[in-house]
Amino acid sequence: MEFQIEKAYEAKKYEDKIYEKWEKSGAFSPKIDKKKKPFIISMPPPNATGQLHLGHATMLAVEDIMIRYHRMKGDCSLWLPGTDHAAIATQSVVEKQLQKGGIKNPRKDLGREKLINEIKKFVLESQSTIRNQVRKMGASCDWKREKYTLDEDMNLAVNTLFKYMYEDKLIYRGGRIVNWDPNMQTTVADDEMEYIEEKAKFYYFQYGPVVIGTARPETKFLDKVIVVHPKDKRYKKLIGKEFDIEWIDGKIKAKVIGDECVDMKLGTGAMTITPAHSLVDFELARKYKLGTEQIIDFDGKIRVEVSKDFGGMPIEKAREKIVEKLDKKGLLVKIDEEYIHNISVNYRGKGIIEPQVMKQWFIDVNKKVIDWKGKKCSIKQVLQDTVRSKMIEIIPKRFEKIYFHWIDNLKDWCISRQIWWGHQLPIWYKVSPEQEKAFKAKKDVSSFFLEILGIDGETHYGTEKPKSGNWIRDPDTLDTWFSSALWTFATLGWPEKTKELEYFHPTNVLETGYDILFFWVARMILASTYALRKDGLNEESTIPFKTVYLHGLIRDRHGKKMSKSNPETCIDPLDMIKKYGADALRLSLVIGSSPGNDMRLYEEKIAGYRNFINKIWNATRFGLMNIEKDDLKKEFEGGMIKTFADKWILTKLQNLIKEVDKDLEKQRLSDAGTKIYEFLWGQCCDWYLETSKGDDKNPAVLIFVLKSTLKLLHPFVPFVTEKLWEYLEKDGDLIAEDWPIYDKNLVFKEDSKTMELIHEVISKIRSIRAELKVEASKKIHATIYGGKYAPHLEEKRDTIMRMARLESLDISKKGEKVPQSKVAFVQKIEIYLPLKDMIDTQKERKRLEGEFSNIESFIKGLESKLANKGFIKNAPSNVFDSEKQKLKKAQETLKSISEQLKNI
RNA sequence: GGGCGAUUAGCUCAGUUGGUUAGAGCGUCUGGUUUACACCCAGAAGGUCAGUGGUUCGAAUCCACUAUCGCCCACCA
Repeated sequence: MEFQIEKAYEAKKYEDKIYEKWEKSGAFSPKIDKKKKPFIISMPPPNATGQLHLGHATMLAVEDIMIRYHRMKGDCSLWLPGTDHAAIATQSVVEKQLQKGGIKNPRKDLGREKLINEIKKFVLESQSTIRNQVRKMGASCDWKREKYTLDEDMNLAVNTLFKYMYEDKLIYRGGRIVNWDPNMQTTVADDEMEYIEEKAKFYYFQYGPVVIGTARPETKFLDKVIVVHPKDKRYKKLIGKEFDIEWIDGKIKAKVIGDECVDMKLGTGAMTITPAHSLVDFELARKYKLGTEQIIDFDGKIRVEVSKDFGGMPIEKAREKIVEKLDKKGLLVKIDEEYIHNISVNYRGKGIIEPQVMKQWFIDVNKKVIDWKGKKCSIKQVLQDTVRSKMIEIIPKRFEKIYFHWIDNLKDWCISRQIWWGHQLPIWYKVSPEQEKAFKAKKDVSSFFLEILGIDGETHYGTEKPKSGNWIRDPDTLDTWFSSALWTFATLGWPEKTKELEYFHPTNVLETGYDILFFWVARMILASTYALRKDGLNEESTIPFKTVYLHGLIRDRHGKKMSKSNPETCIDPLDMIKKYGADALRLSLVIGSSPGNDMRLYEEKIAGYRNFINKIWNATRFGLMNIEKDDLKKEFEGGMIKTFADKWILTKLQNLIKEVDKDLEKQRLSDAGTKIYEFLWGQCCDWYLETSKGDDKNPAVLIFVLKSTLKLLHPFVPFVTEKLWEYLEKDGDLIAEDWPIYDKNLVFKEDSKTMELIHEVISKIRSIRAELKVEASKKIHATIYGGKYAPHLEEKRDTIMRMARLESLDISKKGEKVPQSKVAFVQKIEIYLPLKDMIDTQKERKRLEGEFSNIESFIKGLESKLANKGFIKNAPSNVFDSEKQKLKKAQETLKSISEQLKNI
């Protein structure tokens, strides 16, 4: 049959067109059908800051496989895409760009509105880049429902959740120690911090009766409290006493308290506390009701009010000068130059963190306000319960432990950020006219300015300004994760009670990298359970997803994180798609990786899977070349099965369907992929297609096998399979086809055992034949050239071999074209002739029977051992009856195989 | 300091509840290559499953300890 198919599959020639076809067909957009099971994944929204990386590519590949599988299974499958505004990340990128363009201080110079417009422009551009890249991966997501975390309806959802929590007093404004980044002029969440190890000087000072050690003398101006361990013999008697102490700016009074938090072995065992600039000290100060005075201002300088000598001085410089001064006073005891400590930096921007006490907005994680299974529970308790009671399953399981551990240590979540890009807090403060004026006059205002103004009065919730009085809106925005926490249900229309929300929520799988388990996954559980429970849904309906599937990080060949700064090892998914095709990249990201474990990726691996894609192409191409056009129209029926080979491949196929189904249900994508790969290449191509060459090919089975395999492959490699489907099926897209169903009528157990045996024997024959051929070629060589070794003739050997073989089959050697059927005949002979000669059924049977008797005696041995140990008493055992039966059956099968082999 | 994980062929990794002779891809070597495919085919070599001990008829798999590597969390006066 004439088919115009190219010899090799060229991905870039077809992929875009195929994607367009899918999108137009409407296959991505499911219609709610209550007769069908819903299957939904909310796509983790990539940051709208630019390029897709391999982490995204993995996410897209894994989720697309799940979605396509369920779609073909007949579920109402929705994959909801979107992008995230990534507050701090985005703003800092744009600010840097502006700075490069000559605007020194973008916030001050542009002001809120203009800066936000700049960011908007940037985001629009990178959003379209991302959309395009997601399409390149072949992601079959529903673009009609695409969302963005800053959309208006998302803003409504965010404000609604805020309102719920505000009214429940779960959200509160409190003076707390926060991580302040003086560079970015914003607070930073605990988990957005990074620690960098650094060598620093560690100073020891005489401080009244004790010696204290510190790496940060510049914070110690107003330290008035010495803390020691109550059981420390050295200092015990000092506790409770007060001392006059000579210190940086003259004399101060300090008292000594005892607390068990002090580590006696560390430093001198005595410390002073600086409540305003250290978390531990702050907690201590609260415990003992001590004042917290700010020493360092929000710009990272010593406050003018604190010291006339050092006020206004940057930290580094002040430290030097203070040490100098204390040294002059004779208070410096010693300096440890080799002190190694961690400094904390903002993980975006790498600015050094200065702990500060500020008024910020928090979510209380311990307040018991949620109605949960008949009790009032706190956020913490609900978070724990959803996973502990198996409402939510985390894959791999070990992350459940990590999750619990994280919750145990969870503190109130600071949700306000001093940046402008994001959802502005729906909070208003009542102020005096003067305060309002000062506030309006300042262009780059953010909450630390409120701090300076001392605004601390009545607050009002709402997006509109209250009608009477002077009010100013909190300039801060919400933590990005506060809005992305609503992703699963706000994207379905919440707070409106939409059909979508009712039908699709809870979502089925949340698939993401394990690195954002806490950032995002936990917070989604928090937001979803709280908000929907508040709406009166029952507990089961409030969880955001039933399964959390965590993929690993992609690393380079050496196991290092890929980063753009190292282009040698950094692989750009788009380059790979261009070079090898999206299908190949998808496979290389999915096969050989297991959930939760990192994976190394390098180009050769992708190239390997490209070879496989080509194999799929050529297998189908071969199939098409061996059939007539009419064959494609014929429906496959049981009566069309003819040969052993047919039965064997059909049996293999059914087993594969069963296995793949099982694997995909249990989210074992890699296993499923490997099995299909192995089937197509190892069994379908290398064995089945080989034997079906020739005159007695059976198109019905051939087409059936090919079609089924393409279906199984489609979730993994959608492009190439869809393209091939166009040749096999004139109407209808593969994406919308039904998944193959396991059919036990197509399993031929006994026959397939025979085939297994033949298969095995032929493998052996092939290798022996290979050896024989070498021998034969040498003999022919010797015959023709009179036994003389002629290396220069070596290359002619192939020709000689061919001639010799054709001659032996009495085919003319005149150089005329050998007909296809004759070639096939040669192959048949080669495979089946030796089979008859070489299978020694007697011998094979003896070997197996030897094995059987081994098993028999093994079972007997087991029985007597069990009897000896008293497990079987007196009565004859029937413990191994089923094993014995299996053995009997196996022996019978062996006999029938021997019979069948005689008749080949 | 607390927790989690990893260690399997030269390299990258699978190995699902313990069960025949521990698998795959790449690489290496040998040979073939005829009308689907050199992005190919048939083979081969290569493993003390990190180490030690234990449980078991049987351990890569379960338990304990040790070693090395990695990650997370907390702290760092």
